[in-house]
Amino acid sequence: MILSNFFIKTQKNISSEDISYNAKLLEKAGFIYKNSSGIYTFFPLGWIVIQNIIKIIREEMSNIGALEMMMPALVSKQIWQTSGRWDVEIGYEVKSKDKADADFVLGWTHEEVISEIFSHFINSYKDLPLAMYQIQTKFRNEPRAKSGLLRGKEFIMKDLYSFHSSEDDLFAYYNQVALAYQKIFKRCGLNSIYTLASGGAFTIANTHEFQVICGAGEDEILVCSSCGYAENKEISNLKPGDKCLKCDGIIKLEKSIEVGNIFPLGEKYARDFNLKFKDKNGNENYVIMGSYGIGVGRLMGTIVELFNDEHGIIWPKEIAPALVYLIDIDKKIEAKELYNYLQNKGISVIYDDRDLSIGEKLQDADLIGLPYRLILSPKNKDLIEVKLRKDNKIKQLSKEEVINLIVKNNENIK
RNA sequence: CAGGCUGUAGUGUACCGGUUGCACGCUACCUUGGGGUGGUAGAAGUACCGGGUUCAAUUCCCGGCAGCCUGACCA
Repeated sequence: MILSNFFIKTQKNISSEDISYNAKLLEKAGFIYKNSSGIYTFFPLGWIVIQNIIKIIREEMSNIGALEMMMPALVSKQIWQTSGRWDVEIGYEVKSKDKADADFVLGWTHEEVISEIFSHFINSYKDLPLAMYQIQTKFRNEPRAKSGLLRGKEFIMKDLYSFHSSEDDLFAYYNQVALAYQKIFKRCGLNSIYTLASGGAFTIANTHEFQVICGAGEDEILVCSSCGYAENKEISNLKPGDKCLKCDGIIKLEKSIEVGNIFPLGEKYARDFNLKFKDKNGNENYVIMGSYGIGVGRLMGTIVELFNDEHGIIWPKEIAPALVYLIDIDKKIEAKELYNYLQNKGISVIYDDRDLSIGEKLQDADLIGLPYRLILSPKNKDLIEVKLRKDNKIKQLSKEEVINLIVKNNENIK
């Protein structure tokens, strides 16, 4: 994108109140705007990041045969009463002006909705297994929204639900989802730790969380420093210094951010919504379900929380709003040509043609944090300065070398 | 939900019981061009809301609301 035709407003001074890196940096760099506590707007730059994350999620969901759909955010009272979750305090009630009582709760999860839907469409073992997901805004009355995008009252979530004819089939899929989730987080630059967690009231076994070690996190996990086996502190009998249950490693206590979780639900919602199928022998059985979530906004916040330095954000390649930040010091040099060339090669470029001093552009380039920064200078007409944001290394390269470096290294990222 | 801190131009802050100063941003013009270039001129605030104390409250007190931090909670 060409910045003079794009909306971008970086801030020079920001509130000292919110102390998390992701809140500070994303607001300063103009990716997000805080409307209220725990409620954010994504500006075009930030929305591109969200879309990049969603693209990865869609690809990996597709790889495990999950289909995308979209359910309503307004969920009727009746459906919550059926599952016994109408009174759960996490929900925001919605009532029309002409009524005294609420008719709806804003969806904070969709087990009920999807179970009701598929109770009409799943009849036979031939309809199973089935996996459907959506990417949607969820609303939760968090008593304490905090840490920027890490815990919001309104947030974008990918929620996947799967339907099976047996527990064996559920757990086979459950493990596939776990692998897909780890791929997603890896592509986002994160090392996620598959963590045993509480079963909760509605599950048939322990659940699992995907935790990313980070001091800003709210969770604590006991993790093996050798093999990576981990348990959430809430349910663990392990203590720091203990020997790992799976290998000879030593257990450590770490703060972490929960970026995803998976739940083997069993028959709970199938029973509530009379979701049954006939097996090969004509017998009726309840459908066995699983549910699987990823906090898309929280994932973005976690990436920023982990990848930053004193100058700004350092985006992983696949997530960055563009690969290249292009600055021309002397407007006489035709940077537009290089911009067009790279764009045509499928390399996304932010060309900073704003009427600002060079210093300001350099600061903004670091703040916004794209993987490559290119500078065209009148001092050195044949060479292009390339700065790698990852390690702040600077090289002087010819145009051909730049193209080699960027185009050849990033053919799979478009 | 409990405890703590905070609330002053768009943003960040300062001072003050006698109605607010600065910086950034913004507008116009000039200047400058390798790390927020320098200058000139300008616009912008009923000091969150309500009540109390006082001759006088933005300042002190109480209540609300909002924000942040800690904890509890957290499919």
